[in-house]
Amino acid sequence: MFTLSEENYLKAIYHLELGNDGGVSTNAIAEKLATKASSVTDMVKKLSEKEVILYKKYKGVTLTILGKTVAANVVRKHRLWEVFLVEKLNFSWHEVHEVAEQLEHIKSAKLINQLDRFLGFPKHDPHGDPIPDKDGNLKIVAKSLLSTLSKNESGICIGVDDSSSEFLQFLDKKGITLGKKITILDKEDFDNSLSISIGDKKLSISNKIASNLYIRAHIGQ
Amino acid sequence: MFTLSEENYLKAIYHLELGNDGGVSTNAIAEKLATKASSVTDMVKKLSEKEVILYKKYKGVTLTILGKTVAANVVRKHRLWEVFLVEKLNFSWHEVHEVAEQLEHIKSAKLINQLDRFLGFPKHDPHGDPIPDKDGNLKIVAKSLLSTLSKNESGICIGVDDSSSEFLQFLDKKGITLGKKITILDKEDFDNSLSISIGDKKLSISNKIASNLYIRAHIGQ
DNA sequence: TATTATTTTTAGACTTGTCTAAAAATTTAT
DNA sequence: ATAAATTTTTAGACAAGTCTAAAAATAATA
Repeated sequence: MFTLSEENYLKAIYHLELGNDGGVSTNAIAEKLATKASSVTDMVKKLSEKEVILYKKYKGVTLTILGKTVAANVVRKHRLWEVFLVEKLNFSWHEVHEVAEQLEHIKSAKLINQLDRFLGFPKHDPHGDPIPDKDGNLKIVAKSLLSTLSKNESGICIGVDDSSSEFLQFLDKKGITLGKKITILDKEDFDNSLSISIGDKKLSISNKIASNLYIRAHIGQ
Repeated sequence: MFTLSEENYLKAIYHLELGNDGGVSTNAIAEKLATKASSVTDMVKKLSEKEVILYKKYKGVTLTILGKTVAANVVRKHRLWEVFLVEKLNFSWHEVHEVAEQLEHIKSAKLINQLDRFLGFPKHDPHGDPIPDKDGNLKIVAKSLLSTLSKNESGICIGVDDSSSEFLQFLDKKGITLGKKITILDKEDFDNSLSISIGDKKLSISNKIASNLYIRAHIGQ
């Protein structure tokens, strides 16, 4: 069994590993968890003894199969709870993270299996991120940043890169939500801002926004 | 804000105060929390400084208004989560306690308010215990132990005294659930066992069982 | 009331997870 | 390749919460 703190370390390493391939550095973990490098070194030794990570002094860490499973399970719980909060308790997608950070540590296999069933076995959380299955596998969907599409291309909005509360509230205000079809009407060479159509509306959005929205390619009109 | 451990102490004191009126002893708290008296003394000092309990050395403790509110809120969360587990996730009433012990410490006012609404503002948990309102008040319903009823009296089963997993599973097996009408058909002087009718069934139950079932008096047939 | 038994508190120690400050290793740059 | 900068680790300390063993206070009993 793992403590709350251990679970948070495993989750952090899990997310960092998905970004960089190769080992995860002490400093990267420290930054992600808003703690000090020395604390990370301490914890990393414990996790290494528990055989959930591989650790060589000064060489960074990688998750073992076991570690990956444990971490994916925490992520699974986090994302299922997020779905619950949005779908059943009327939370907005920018409000769920903090609460899910707590709920993800509740220990009960039955709880999470029944919650999964209750929610209709969702495949994605409210931000479009995939929910790992019971074995920790997750289906990676091919996705592109909106900013990489060309004029007249279109796709379905399937997720966000930056999921900060501010960005999500901005999207709410503009009416940009998951599942909506977006078409690039025009692209401004000067600042890479975009004219897009979403639903029956037309919007102008900056490159910064477009670089934080994931799109699943959409063939045909 | 209170730590998980502080919340557990407050909850224990709250429950003990409802039983005995007057101060709660160090040993009683220690037994309830399966810890040592010396640990209780330490914690009781902290809680006293935080002004949630009144404490005089060797004289036991009582909750302040603030302490009572905090404790009642933990109980409120515990019982709402129990309702959720039984009503929405198909838990049996004997499976909920352990999970609710964890869920009761999740911190989010919105979460618990929305959960309350989602569940239809329930007034009782699956064991028949009342759910405190937002201000920590709880409605005490007049209730009697089944064992105190006389022949031909009847009432509605509204709760259990002993809520151990074994007892609850026993009740499940016998078909005794909350809300059912129970009538005393006969009372055996020798061992105080009872013949009862519940639903369309007739059962014989021991005095020990009857002393753990709460009944709301029921006038008329 | 004096003595025994029980309850409660104190004193000191341990674990977990964290920190600061300094030392060691590694990487980068000249 | 040597010096400088950065990263990582070690050493020692601290807070929270717990424990054991012993001392102090209270309660029970003869």
